Amino acid sequence: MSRAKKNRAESIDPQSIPKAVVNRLSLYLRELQHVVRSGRETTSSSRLGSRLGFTDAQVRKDLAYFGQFGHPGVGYRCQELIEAIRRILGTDLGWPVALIGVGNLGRALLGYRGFNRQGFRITAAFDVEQAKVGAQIEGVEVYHLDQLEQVLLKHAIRVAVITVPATAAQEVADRLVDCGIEGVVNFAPVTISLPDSVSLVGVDLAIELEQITFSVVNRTNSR
Amino acid sequence: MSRAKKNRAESIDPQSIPKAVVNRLSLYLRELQHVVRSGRETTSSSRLGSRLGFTDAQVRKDLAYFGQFGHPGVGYRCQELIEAIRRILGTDLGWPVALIGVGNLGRALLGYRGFNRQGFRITAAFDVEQAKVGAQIEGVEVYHLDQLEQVLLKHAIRVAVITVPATAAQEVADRLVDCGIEGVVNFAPVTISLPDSVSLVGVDLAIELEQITFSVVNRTNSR
DNA sequence: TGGTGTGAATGCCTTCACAGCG
DNA sequence: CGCTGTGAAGGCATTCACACCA
Repeated sequence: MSRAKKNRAESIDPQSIPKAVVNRLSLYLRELQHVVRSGRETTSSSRLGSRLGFTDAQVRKDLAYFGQFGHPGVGYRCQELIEAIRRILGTDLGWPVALIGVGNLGRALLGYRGFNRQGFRITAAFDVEQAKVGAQIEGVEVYHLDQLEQVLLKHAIRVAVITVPATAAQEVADRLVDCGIEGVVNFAPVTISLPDSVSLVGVDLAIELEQITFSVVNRTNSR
Repeated sequence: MSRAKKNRAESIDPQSIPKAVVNRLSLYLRELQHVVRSGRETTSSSRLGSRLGFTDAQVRKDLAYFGQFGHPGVGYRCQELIEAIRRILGTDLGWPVALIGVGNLGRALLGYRGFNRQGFRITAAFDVEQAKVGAQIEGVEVYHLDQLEQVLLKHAIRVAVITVPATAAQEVADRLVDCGIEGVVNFAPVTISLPDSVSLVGVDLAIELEQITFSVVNRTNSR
């Protein structure tokens, strides 16, 4: 099926893989796609690393968690490694995604091209405002939140993106869990708690800016 | 000036503080604000920690990098700690922010309330499309990218948010650096390189989803 | 020569455990 | 008694260094 080199060992316990490694895997994938677009067919751990700010050893160690993908003396064949990483991340499967909360940010995500490119497709949107229900935005139907369970089942949706106001986020999350959701990306600026059988990633736009101001303020103005 | 307890030591080298600690600091801040809104005046390291998924020791250690904020037998007084963290992050200063790229995502961020609440204000937006230049969106003036230097200087803007397409991101970043920018949050799905005198945080919406699918696919369906 | 994969060493972050204080 | 601040211990992730391969 695939021409991966020695695939004998899918045997490592996936639970034991550091979160940071998985994050870097996504960065490798993005960078590999960039390399392909720029016309190169192979790259190396040191090239990849220096582009992303990691050591070459780090890159090799990360990939070694999942198998043997490199070719000594050559490096990594981009297309081959891209396919491998997409299989590892699961994005080769194509994921229908639900979006809850059709406000400014929700609408922006509905129009975001990057999702499709990486194997995601927002398949249904939800809101509680009747004025929005029934509309099509960027080709995606907007349902009332009460239709959540029905629509998730119909489209076999397993992951959701939350873009509702902070005050509503926990309640929405609970309803998603009741409907059997398996993973959530939360853009509401509040901590939500879920059973740990459900995967959760939080993105807070203000927090990203805070990380910047901290390092700007605390930069030693040498150099 | 402030009633922080023993503030003798701002003496720790800020460079030596782990990135992860600063990240959690932002989470503590957000949670403390939540606690205040819910009517409580104090909280404790264990309460904070369990809400956010950290141990109590972790919370205390993190805060100890920056000083002594707690009250034995009582815990942390929310308002006091909020102010301390905002000073540490620098967000007590109020930051004018530039936004480059008035597309879907850019527009959404222009309307995002959360920034103001945390001490940021998008003060100027930029684009290269003449149709957008001159408009006011959410009360923010849209300038042509060629006016970048002039406007940044005028408003004393030191940090910027990039929401342009991936193909334009590096060039925009370079221009920002030329104008003396000190920090950048990059929402374009591509790695950009900057002199390391400039702080950089990247946010890739598709990558967040990839983290979710990985853990969903690799969940051991026990429990 | 140019590059991978990987045990061993290093270093950093987290957790433990407890003294000390209100 | 409750809870903080912190040295010491522990564990985990990164880096080093080298055998091996094309």
